[in-house]
Amino acid sequence: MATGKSHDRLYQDLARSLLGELASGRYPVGSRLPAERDLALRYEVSRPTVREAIIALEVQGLVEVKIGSGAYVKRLPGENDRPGFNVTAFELTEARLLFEGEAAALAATQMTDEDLAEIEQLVQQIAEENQNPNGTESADREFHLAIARATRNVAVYNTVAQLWDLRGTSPEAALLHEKARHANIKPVVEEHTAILDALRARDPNAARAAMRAHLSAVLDGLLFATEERLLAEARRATQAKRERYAKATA
Amino acid sequence: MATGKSHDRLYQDLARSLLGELASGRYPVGSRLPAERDLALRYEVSRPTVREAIIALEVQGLVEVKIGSGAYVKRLPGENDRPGFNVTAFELTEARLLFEGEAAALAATQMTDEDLAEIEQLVQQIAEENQNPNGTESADREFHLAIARATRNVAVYNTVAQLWDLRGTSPEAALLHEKARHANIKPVVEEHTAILDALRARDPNAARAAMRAHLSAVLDGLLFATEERLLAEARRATQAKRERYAKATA
DNA sequence: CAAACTTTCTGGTAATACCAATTCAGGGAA
DNA sequence: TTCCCTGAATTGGTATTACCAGAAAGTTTG
Repeated sequence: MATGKSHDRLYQDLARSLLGELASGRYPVGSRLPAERDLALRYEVSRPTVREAIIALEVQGLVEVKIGSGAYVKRLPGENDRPGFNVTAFELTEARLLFEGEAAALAATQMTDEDLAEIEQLVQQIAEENQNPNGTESADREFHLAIARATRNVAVYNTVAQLWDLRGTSPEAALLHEKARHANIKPVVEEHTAILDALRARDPNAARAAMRAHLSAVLDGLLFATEERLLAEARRATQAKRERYAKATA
Repeated sequence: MATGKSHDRLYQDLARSLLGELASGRYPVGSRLPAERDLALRYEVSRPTVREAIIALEVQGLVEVKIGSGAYVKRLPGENDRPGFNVTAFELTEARLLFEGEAAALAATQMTDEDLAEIEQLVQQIAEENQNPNGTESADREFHLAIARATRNVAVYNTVAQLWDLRGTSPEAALLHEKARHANIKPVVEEHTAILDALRARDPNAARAAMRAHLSAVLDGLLFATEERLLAEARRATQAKRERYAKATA
């Protein structure tokens, strides 16, 4: 059967169909899919093809196969596949403040002298970049990534890198960052230096504080740059949120 | 062949082997993998099994299969592109410890009574899930996501969700988690309750501490489950890393 | 020499058989 | 009755074999 047409990858068609079934809610999380032999009959394909389709779902973490029992729905598709679409610049920076603060703290305890030397050089480059207003901020990016790398944790590094790159996904956000960056160039160097000093001292708490202070300043810059562009509404909300957090933490 | 041991999922072993070959640089991007029939002979498995393994790689975007021609390397498993394939379970949990600790702290200051009610219910569900060893851990997942959602920060939520789902991308990591989970079911309920209490009190520092303690226990479970599977090498390294961090932070 | 044909790989699918783990109904024991 | 155990039925795991279709290389032919 199915010898007529020349689908390449019949299993993909089946996987897509099954994906649709999952999305339709017909098979809730935890429920069991029909047996391979049944699916083969129902979809008029061979059992190897069914197995291939199920494996495709399994690799994507959608189902879990238990020997002698069946294939069970583990997670529904369409949930959190793509990270962040309408992530605002504020939320992004807030997340960075939290996460990169911890990354800096961990890095302070794990970093080698080579890591430190690299970061020192990057601070130097950042200072040079800030000299001419038209310069890029690639050194800035490398600075944050180098710290994340010094944690010796790929998951941390990937997360930091992804959050940074998300800044550019929204034109508005990118513009906002650019504007904010021009507003306060001078402090930036000192902030980076403060982070570097804390890392040099291998002091995790100081590193966390310095990184948070830095990103907090970035947040301030965003808020400042916002008042002419967006609603003061979001601005007040963000401000209130920060204060609430600060008060409860103190 | 291979009738000796009772591997569930032979294809995963093969996929892992092939992944290793890719990482070793033996097959550069653009090169062609040996024919299915050759691989079957070389690895002493049947062709269907080879096909399944290649499909697993294909779904992950590592290879591209051309009919009548062969399977070509599309991307190497190592570095950039899609976040984290070779992220180890340890690194993943370490990152979660850092990030979700902060997420819990922020959530404690921002959450509404509705958020709290939802989380309370999820803790109940987790307790029920833990009753039967075969149950899923979907309530556990929802628990962590609900806290992340309560931060009112999409970037934080996406990050937490992504880190959770990454657990399933590596068959090894998933297996390790499963094993660790069976090892210590009892403490989990108390840990979740502790987090809930801290959130109830709107105490960010307590929430952070409770979440960290929870994930620290998860890390312990992973280390425990590892000693029979992998080298004690990685285990010692992780342990040393944690101690260094703990000492410097204290 | 170039175009067309032919052989030979290579992947795509089907069909079948048997093993192993799981499930569950049924029966025997406490 | 209740509990436990056994064994058949179910289900996934692999192996084999066979044949089709697309692609590539080799050969023949104009």
